[in-house]
Amino acid sequence: MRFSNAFIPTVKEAPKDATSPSHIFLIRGGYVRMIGSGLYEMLPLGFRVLKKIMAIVRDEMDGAGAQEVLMPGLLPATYFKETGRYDGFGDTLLRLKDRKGGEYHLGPTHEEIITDMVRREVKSYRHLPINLYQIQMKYRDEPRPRAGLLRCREFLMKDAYSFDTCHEDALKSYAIMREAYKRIFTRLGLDFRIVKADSGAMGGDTSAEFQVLAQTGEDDIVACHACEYAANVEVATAKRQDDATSDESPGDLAKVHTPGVGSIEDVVGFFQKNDHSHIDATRVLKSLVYLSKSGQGADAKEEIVLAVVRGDHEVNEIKLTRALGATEVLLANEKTVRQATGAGIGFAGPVDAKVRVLIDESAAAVKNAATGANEQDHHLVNVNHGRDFEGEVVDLRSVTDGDPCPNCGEPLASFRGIEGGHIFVLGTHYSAKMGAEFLNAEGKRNPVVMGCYGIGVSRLMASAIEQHHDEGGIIWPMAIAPYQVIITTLGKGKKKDEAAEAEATKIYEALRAEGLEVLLDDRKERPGVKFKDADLIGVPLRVTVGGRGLGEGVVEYKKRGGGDLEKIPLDTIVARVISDVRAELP
RNA sequence: CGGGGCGUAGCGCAGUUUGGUAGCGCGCACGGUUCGGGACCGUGAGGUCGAAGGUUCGAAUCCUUUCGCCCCGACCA
Repeated sequence: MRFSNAFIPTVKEAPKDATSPSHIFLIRGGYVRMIGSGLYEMLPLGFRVLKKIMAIVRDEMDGAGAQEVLMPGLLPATYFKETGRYDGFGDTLLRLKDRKGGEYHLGPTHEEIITDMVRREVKSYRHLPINLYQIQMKYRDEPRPRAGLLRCREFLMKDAYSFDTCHEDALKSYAIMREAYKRIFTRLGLDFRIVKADSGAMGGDTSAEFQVLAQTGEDDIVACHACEYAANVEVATAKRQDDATSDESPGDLAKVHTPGVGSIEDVVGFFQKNDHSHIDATRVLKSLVYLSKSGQGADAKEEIVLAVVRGDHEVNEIKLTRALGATEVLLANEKTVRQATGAGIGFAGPVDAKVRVLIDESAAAVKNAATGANEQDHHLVNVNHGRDFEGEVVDLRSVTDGDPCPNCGEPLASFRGIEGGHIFVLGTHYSAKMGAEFLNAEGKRNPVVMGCYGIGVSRLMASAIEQHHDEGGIIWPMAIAPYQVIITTLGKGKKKDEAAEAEATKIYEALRAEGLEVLLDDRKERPGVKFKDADLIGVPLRVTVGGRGLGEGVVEYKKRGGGDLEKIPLDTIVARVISDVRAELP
């Protein structure tokens, strides 16, 4: 492509509402434009990148035995009504009516539609397994679109669905997808982790997220450097810490007057100064009063509960919610705390608590702990779980940087991640509800066992930039760069240098003849403008053809991601570029 | 949905407090001088000041309503 004929509207200043690197550079580099909250146009450069990501995804999906289909994006409401998701999706579902008043919605995902397709056509175990996928726009009325392509209301997604005769085979399909995803993310040039995640309300018991590591990610994850363990903090666990006090024998329970001492910090400070210098945060039981809500509408219920973790730990509200089987939990206000404990905030404790008590495993292991006395300005010391109070022992704490890996005990490191893919074993959740059944070898009807596998294609485009950029712009991995090479011609200012132009065109044609994707910057612009644009757009390789080099019979060659400026003789530059491009394309 | 902020030329902004009929930088067009990391000078085009209603002799500015966008949080099969 000749830049002079291209539609690549680069800009010096991004709109003020662009904040994350990918958003800023996608706009500045002329890749995308926003036309509404969470709605983006793909300009030529942006669409080239998107097509490259799609090509890799298709290649690996096809290679893994999946077949591509295309379902409508506009869906009759009946299918989602079958599974309850027409209402269950809530405001996220974009609903609309046709001219006859018929109910429709835009597809946020396609489990129901694909399940319907399969139930109509697949009748026998002989037809299974199958794996069908599509790449299409998905629509979700996000409460808050953000960060450009990272969270949109319309976004490009690859969604695949596997159908097997039994759970065991479904796990095989899942494993095949897991491997395919690893290859996809690797080929895309992304630094990623496969992490354990919350399966959500979809009833899957096996799932994993493919998290692209990036500062701007919305998800907190932890990963072990020594073993394979990695998990979203929503579900991450740490090895139980119970060694410190395990060989102590229980002391006598005693009440201590602790005026105005509420926070863990204050409690530890107070005891350190008042004859209990052995008490640090790990020995304090932090007790938080929560309001647990469950059920909906007329069935809605509220319960006050006490969540107990070690003083140096934090309560993970997702774990607490799950342990309670609640829909949500809210930290109680002062009034509720008084009602539940008889004291102000800061003096709650599990001993003689009048509400349901849940205690974290590590907290339960602490011997001779200090904790609130459920009495204003008092704490208890030498508190022991089992002797002084009861409570359901569960995993309640949030795992943080440095906590021991649950597998090997090595310290976990924390990262921010962008969820680029998510794979689930769904089981028979949809097939049972929708009657997607097959006859097995004995002639008996069984629901098909499903799995689903998503990749946020447009999100990955932004994720790649989050991971690969510098102050000047994007640094594309070769595999998804809109062009592999940019040839920058330097004329005499805005006047063209005929000789440079001719040499550049020769190189351009030679590279194109080899199938390379080349952008020839033949614009009548000053050198600075061309260099800045080349960096911004992020083309991996740059060949500079100018009078200065041509005098010595060389062109200049630079890799966007780093490396020195090299002078390459005119007669070898083509071979060099071809070899470098191919070296980076697995 | 709670909290905060913003809508003035394609982009970034000033002007709003104290009403007097809209300006700067970039970009764009033309001319000239420059010419290897976003040049300089000159000339010019481009805006119903988000929208509607009201107050006023007069509204970007004051009042009311409304729409849109961003950020933090909640939420996110």
